[in-house]
Amino acid sequence: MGRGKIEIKQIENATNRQVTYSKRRTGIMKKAKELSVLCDAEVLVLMLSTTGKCHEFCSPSSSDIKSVLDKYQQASGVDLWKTQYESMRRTLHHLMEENQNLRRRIRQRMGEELEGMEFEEMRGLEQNVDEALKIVRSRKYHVITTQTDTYKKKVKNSFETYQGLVHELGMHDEPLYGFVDNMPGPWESAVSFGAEDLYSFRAMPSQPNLHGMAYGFHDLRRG
Amino acid sequence: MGRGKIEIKQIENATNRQVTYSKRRTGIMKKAKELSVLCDAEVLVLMLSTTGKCHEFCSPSSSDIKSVLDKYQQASGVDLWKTQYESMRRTLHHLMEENQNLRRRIRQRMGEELEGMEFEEMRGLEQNVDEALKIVRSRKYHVITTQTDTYKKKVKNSFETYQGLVHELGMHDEPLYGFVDNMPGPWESAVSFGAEDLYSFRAMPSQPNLHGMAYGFHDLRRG
DNA sequence: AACTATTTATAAAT
DNA sequence: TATTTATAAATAGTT
Repeated sequence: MGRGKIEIKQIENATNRQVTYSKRRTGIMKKAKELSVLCDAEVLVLMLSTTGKCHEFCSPSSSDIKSVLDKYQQASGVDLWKTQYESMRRTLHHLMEENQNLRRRIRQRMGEELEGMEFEEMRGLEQNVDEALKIVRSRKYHVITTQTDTYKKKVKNSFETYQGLVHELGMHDEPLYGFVDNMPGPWESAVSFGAEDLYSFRAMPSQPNLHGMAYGFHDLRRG
Repeated sequence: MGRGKIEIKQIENATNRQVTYSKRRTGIMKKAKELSVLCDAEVLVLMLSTTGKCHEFCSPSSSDIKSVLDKYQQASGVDLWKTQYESMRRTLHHLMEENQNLRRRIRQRMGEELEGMEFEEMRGLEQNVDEALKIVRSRKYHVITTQTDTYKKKVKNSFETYQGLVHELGMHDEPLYGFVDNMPGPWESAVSFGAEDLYSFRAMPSQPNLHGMAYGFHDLRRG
């Protein structure tokens, strides 16, 4: 249909190709519209030119492209996104369940939600928490001693520096301060006292300690 | 183009409509194919008849419908599934992260992974685990006492039944068994002994106790 | 499904 | 890029 018959193969001349694309695109649009009206069919046409532009026709009877695609999937059995969606949904469900279980376990380790527990479970839990407490406690003491040692060393260094200065300045007779020997700091006895109050000697962080809060109850609600 | 011009409106006669649908459908297919070849364009045509049948054309240069739709989304900015997919992906990621944190908290409550912990966190953890242990322990004793009481009542009932039988059968002289009075069962002293060995008097379940295992280490790996 | 008169689409020219 | 026009192609109604 035209001044001459053309072979159906890619049009070499780019301008020509572009013109033909434009004309035939319009033609298909018209045909698609006519088909949808005449025969009450749902029609979707997508056209992507090599220049990256895209054009579409979607029958007005269809609410949108997605609904056409949904119906198409339904009718043809072709899977456009259902499988991936379903698999994700399953993973999500699994993760949420796991999350619930983990939260429940934490709550139980915190002494909550023990009502329905079997005696043997209870026993396992008690033993486990007991062991954990021992480990945590020993680890805490380890941290304390390390901290205390560091503190001691710092003090010792300071004292030596001080002594050096006293010596250098020839202040042999009347030292300004006794410094270490006169200051039985709390670090000497921290460990033997259980070190519960050692914290008061550390610099208090300016923000409330949120890490410590993590062992509270605030974020263990379901969900 | 035909013996007569037709108005573009739904064809009333069903047979006619069906015939026209078939003819024009073929026509559009051909046009779509020609367009894709002549102009090197990606073309997708979906047609759904009222009878539920569907027909499609997809340019051979496109690997499949999905890829055309992907490109279409890309080029047009229309969102067919990206939003929903993305939102799911985010939820998934969030849940996985949360899961990691929960697992870490459990590990920490079990005395693992304490290396990087601040002293104050450590202190919070110790106190919390300590409190939890007290609660669990008291709850365990509560379960034990309840169980013991139930046991006692059962024994008492049995004994009364036995006495009733002895009386009924006239066996006043030589009771077969002393039953309760001669059996100082472990349940009498279970609580005061700390009840650590009460379990040995319960029927052992035939399967290894997996509930108790839940407080072990086996499923806390990352993932 | 095949035919064919006619309409419609469009290739090439402008 | 849009319009024109000669011609090819599509198809409505018929068989």
